[in-house]
Amino acid sequence: MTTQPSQIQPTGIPEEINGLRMTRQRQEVYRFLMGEQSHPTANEVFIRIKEALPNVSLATVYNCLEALVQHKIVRQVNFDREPSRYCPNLDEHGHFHDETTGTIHDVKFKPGIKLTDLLDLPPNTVIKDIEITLRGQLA
Amino acid sequence: MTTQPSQIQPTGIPEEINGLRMTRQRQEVYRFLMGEQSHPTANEVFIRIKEALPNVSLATVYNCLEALVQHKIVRQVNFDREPSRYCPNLDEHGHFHDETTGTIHDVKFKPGIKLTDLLDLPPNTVIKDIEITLRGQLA
DNA sequence: GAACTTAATTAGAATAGTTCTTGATCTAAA
DNA sequence: TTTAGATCAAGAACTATTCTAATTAAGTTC
Ligand SMILES: [Mn+2]
Ligand SMILES: [Mn+2]
Ligand SMILES: [Zn+2]
Ligand SMILES: [Zn+2]
Repeated sequence: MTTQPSQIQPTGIPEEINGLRMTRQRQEVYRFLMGEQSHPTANEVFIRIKEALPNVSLATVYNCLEALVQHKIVRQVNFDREPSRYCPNLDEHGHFHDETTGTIHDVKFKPGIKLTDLLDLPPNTVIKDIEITLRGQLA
Repeated sequence: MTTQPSQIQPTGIPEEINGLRMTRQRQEVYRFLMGEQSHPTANEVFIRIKEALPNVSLATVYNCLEALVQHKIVRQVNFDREPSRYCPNLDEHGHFHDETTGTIHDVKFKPGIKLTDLLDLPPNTVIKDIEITLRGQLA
């Protein structure tokens, strides 16, 4: 009895997610993001996955991140004009930027809250995406 | 009987707002923004106030906008990685980005809504600023 | 008001995150 | 195995913004 070819790669990530073929570079980017709550930048991803893929380029990291974002595998998060950050949390959530430490924290909504119900939107508005960003201090 | 020196400038803007001396350049930037709902970019402000101040520089427009924002006279609004936009509406409000037309619209909250009450924030969190951005279509 | 001091403006160079270009390499299909 | 398309790597290019240095304007002191 022979074993079937596995769908799981050396990184522990399947061959394909949401219709996106998971190349080795995409696997490494995704695997790193999945283990991070810190919302790393492209450059931070680059530095980190070079450990596993010494020849990877920053352009490829950007390409991978763009592909992952477009296929809704991770999310891109922007704070003002700072470098984009990337978030593995696909649940609806906001982002709290702690000014004291510079850290970013996910913020859940209280149960049963529908953001759009609280907004004075014109009728027939189709909302495809909501983004909530908070700035402050964790006293 | 002689008239007293007026505190109002040729632009109709006072000499000082929120502790910021309103130079001619700042006046023109501010006056233009006050008459706009479109959330213009720095470059759009630049193009427009050149009509009144042909020698104004883009660097000055950026300087003016930064000063106005820091003194809470106007607000800076960012959408993803697009150029910053500027908003004269100081009331608490969000921004709806209509994907079809590319236009931006202010969105009020329904009366009596406190955003922070709806979020699952850790205790002792001091929120200094909230930003809400919506993307979608005006069907 | 002249001399002095500080703030603001200008033009252009510099910066930095991101995107683009091009040629090489990999993958999947035929 | 050939072919076609996708992906990758390296570096150039792009662009919104910031910085630098010189000039001008405004406010202050005599
Ligand atoms: Mn980071
Ligand atoms: Mn605009
Ligand atoms: Zn997040
Ligand atoms: Zn607004």
